[in-house]
Amino acid sequence: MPKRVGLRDIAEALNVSITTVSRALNDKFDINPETKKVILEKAEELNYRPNAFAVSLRKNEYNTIGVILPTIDHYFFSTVLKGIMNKAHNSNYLVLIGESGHQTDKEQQIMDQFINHCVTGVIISTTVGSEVKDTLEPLRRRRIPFIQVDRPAGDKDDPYVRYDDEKGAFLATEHLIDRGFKKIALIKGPDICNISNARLSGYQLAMEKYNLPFDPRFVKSGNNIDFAENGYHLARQVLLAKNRPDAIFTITDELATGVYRAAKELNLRIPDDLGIVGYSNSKISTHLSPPLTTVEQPGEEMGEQAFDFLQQSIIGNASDLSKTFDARLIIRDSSLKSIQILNSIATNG
Amino acid sequence: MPKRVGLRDIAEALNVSITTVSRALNDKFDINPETKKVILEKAEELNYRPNAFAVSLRKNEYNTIGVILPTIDHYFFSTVLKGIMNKAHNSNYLVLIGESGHQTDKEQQIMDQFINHCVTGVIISTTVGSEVKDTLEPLRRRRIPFIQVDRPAGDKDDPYVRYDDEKGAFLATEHLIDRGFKKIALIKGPDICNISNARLSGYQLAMEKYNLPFDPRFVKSGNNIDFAENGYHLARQVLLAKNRPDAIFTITDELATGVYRAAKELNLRIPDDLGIVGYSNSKISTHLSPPLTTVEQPGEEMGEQAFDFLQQSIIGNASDLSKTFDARLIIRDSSLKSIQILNSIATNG
DNA sequence: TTGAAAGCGATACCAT
DNA sequence: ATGGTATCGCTTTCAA
Repeated sequence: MPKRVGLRDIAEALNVSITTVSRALNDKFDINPETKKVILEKAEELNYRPNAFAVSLRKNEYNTIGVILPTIDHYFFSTVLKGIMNKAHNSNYLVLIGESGHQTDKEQQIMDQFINHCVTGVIISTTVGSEVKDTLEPLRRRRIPFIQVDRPAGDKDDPYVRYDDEKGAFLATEHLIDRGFKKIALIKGPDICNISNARLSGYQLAMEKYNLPFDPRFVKSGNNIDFAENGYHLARQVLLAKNRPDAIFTITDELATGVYRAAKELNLRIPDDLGIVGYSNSKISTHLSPPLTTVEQPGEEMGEQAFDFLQQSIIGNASDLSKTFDARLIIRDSSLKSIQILNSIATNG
Repeated sequence: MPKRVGLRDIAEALNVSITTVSRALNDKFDINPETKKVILEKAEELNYRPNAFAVSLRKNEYNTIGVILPTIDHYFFSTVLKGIMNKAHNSNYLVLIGESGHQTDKEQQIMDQFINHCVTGVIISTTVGSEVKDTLEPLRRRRIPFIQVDRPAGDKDDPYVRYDDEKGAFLATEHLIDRGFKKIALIKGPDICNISNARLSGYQLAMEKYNLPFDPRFVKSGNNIDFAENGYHLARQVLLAKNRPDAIFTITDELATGVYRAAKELNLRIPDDLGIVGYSNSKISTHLSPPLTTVEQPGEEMGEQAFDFLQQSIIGNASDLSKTFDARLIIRDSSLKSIQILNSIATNG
């Protein structure tokens, strides 16, 4: 491996001091334009690049941020990362990325590495059920700014960027009710999952508001909310029971995908026999047949916002650095019972 | 911002030398177990973390790799990144990530930053039509190891990890022919796209092998191969023409998705009226109705392999560090014309 | 078993 | 306008 070209190499080649070279390259004022020109040329010729490690060490400025996500091959999260990078690169920050794989110990291990690497700040979407205290504590102790994304799990006043999950679920459920569905089932995740619970809560609120009974048998919980397979099995459970629902709201588009399969097998037409609403507006949702009504999750925007907040926090702005993105429903055909049916319901019921 | 705890802080607190502290923390042999114990306790108490910048600078060991991808919110690439991270973290490398957004200048700018940050190696999927020479040249000049992923565009002997695109397309086309389709159209990308061309080539090879005529009117090119919209329009073009194809092979699953929509609009049943095969085995492919036959692209494996090669290259192993993953077709319903129809073809034709 | 001092590659202060 | 020197936090000889 050839040694990296350093300031000294340039200095020796031109018989000037290292200091002078540094001055030239850093555009200082107290340098002879002539000397400067020669130095710049030499630097170019030798293809000099400043060693960022040395610079950072000396200036005590480590312009790197760390990003920790539960999983990266997931549309929403990759989208968040994209948003973060958009902004970070513009502000001349480098981005270190780590994947916790939903494991708390790995999350903490990555955090350790990031801290060793003197990250200026961290953006993290904590793992479900993680001992957040242990994960975030090292950051707090060192006053390293951090922003949580999507799964605020720390103290109430830790900054976060999230989405109004509850409202999204409320809108989804309300929409189904609005379109004439009355027996609405919910397919959700495990009870320890914040997000799942928030969406459950939104569902309940809507049911209450419109005086529809909350039937626990209509609420099914799966372990992994990212597997269509789970949605399929849970949908079968609820659809094969005596009193079957006329609509299903799933807390992810993946789960909804499984519901489509179950519906098809059971010869239920969507949306006439079974209305479906998903959550996330992932790419799949547009491609299902019929297209899936779903709740929008603006990952890229959230990532950008997270970085903006982080930067605020870095420069010491202590104002409120949390934001909850408003919910928005994207209505497609999976929930639009045809007019005829709606009318017949109206006249008969 | 509170100052970071350093070796000196520990040394001063215990009245020992910095050297001794360093020895204790680095598990050296020449240290009194007693002293060591006390030092470790103190380090723990003060929550000491080594400054990786100082360590790296001193040891001239910068265990960081850089990854540059055209776009991150794309299932295949996020999957590649996942594979890279799996391996990298196990080997105690940090991963810097950059997104070129298909822009050559941005690609080069990220590369510059990575070089400044003394990355030990780079894994890059170059941008379509990028001036690869300019992008990779700075790496070459500094003998920084790199591995190209998916779009080998440099010199013939630059290491890469790719997929046998041509064979994948060949298998896809052959499969369609095998299932009784005869007039097979191709929906591809722009002519400057290597990947698109490789797939075109595989398509042509299969057509030739089975003595089917190559009809240029059956080959449609779109600008963006990641938009279903494009697939939709191109499919309409080819399906509304006088002599319409009985099958369409698209070089991405996204394009295929658009074909589904067009087929539905034109009341063509899949696969009986129109066979479809996609490419990538993205999540969408399982969820389409009927499920899409597609060519597998093992992103995660490729990412892992890329990292392994990079590490080989880093430790100076000069053996062949390129690999082409073999093609594998995943057969689903979109290409399986029903037996009855096949038989009628057999008896009549 | 411990400590003093040099040095990694850069910057910044103080001289000249 | 230029150069010498200390320094960032750590590792690594070399002496003691």
